Amino acid sequence: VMILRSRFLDARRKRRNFSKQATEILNEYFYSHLSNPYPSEEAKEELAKKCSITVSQVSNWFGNKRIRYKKNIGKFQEEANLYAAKTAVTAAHAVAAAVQNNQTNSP
Amino acid sequence: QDRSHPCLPEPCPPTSLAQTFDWMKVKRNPPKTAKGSDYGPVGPPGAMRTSFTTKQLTELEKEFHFNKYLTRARRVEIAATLDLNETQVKIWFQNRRMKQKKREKEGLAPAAAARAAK
DNA sequence: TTCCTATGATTGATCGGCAC
DNA sequence: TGTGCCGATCAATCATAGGA
Repeated sequence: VMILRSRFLDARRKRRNFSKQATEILNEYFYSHLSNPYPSEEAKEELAKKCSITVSQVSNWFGNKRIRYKKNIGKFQEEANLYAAKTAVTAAHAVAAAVQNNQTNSP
Repeated sequence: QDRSHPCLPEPCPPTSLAQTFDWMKVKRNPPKTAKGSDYGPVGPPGAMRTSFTTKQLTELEKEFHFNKYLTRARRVEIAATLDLNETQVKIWFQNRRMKQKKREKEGLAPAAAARAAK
């Protein structure tokens, strides 16, 4: 009925989806911090810079992601495993690099 | 307090590597928006998110433009005039102030970002 | 074009912490 | 001990983007 409110005042809602790379970065952070996906203000600023979006948009993304994830965990299972594997590989490379570095610079 | 059903299966997909952390279990209490007087038709339990009318929002915005903060007296007056709870009016102003702050912040960042990008 | 799902933004209200 | 505010978040909803 009178729910026609926003029809008028919200002409600004012209949204654009984030770039695929930005979403990639956000998802990597989300799934690598799945035990506590609440980035600090500093982390949000860093993510915003990397994704070329605003801090508010980062906050919106995490807010939506958390709610939608817990609303239907099963639906995100595939995505979760995908990123879990990805970060695992990244971590492995990091370890390998660290070992390499340690062997090279061991006094 | 009927949100936690005693017999919820809550099955976890077999091949699931992801655990269920505490943040995923967070549930907030439903809004207790019981109007000053009462209602007969429907709306027995707690209540739901109030949908302010255009008129109410217009008046609230008008008042906000005049005063960012409300005195107890003014709050009572506005609540009565717009047929809202004092709490709803209080919360509306609180949210409105946060919104304003956010806009001021976002309104300056772009300029700095554009400058930094060059 | 039509229909349905994915997704970014908005917002009334809650939560924890702080000040008075 | 009680009340208002802040900052962050929740949760429901809006409106559009994207795909079949």
